[in-house]
Amino acid sequence: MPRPTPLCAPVMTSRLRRAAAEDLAESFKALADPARLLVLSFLAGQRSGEACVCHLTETLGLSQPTVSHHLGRLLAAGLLQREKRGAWAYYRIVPAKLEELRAALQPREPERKVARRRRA
Amino acid sequence: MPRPTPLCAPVMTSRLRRAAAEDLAESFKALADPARLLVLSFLAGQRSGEACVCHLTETLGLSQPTVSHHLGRLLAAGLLQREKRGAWAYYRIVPAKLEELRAALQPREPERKVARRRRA
DNA sequence: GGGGCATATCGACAATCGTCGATGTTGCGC
DNA sequence: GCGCAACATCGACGATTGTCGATATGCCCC
Repeated sequence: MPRPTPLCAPVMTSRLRRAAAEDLAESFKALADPARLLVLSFLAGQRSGEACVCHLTETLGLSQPTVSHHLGRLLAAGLLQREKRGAWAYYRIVPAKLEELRAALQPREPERKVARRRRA
Repeated sequence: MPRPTPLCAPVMTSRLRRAAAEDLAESFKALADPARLLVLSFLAGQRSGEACVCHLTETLGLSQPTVSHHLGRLLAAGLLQREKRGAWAYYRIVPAKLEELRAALQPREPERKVARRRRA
């Protein structure tokens, strides 16, 4: 249907562009799961800043494939980085990415180009 | 399954509790959609700080029921508030909720109860 | 009070997601 | 090389989600 131009007063157009919104949504999707939030919290709480998968399966009480899946999603979102050392895989938070998301929630930044996306 | 206590060194336990993680995840789920991010961006860009549904259907290029659905989700998440004036429904952002999510992404707060205190 | 507009709700559908067991891959120690 | 441990990938399943058209509700105005 034409969606026939409503009668209330006109308003300004959106700031965030559609493509940027999709990128951002992709990032927030990575955060939108309790298990993944626990992963981040757990990693943030490590003195070393890192942990390997086996610790996380313990903490989360989920199967190893499931944990691996969640880590993969966080990795794909750029929220984690992985370093393989021997048989183990150590994950750590990418602070810049978290900061980027925090910034997106900031109220009322003056007027800026859409934050350029770090490649995916 | 036994998940037989892995062999790498033990680590501290998670900070974020499971229930809290589920609540947080619920909030982030509300953000994890491009249409809803556009809604927030649009509202944040309004001088009046508010807009009615008809403006949003225009901006988003989605059907009215779909927009209503998204607004309902943001409302349920506490990210928006609704004020009905006559036939129209005006939505506006709840800044405190956004701030709460921003705070959740903060790196390494020392160790505290959720700091509330927020100047206007 | 009847007609029309703004919005919400309902029912349905395809797509995505979280989860698991089974299986593949890689590195270490013997 | 063998066996095992850590991790990733695959395939499948039920649950949730985004979207729509159709319909219901509420409000204003003539």
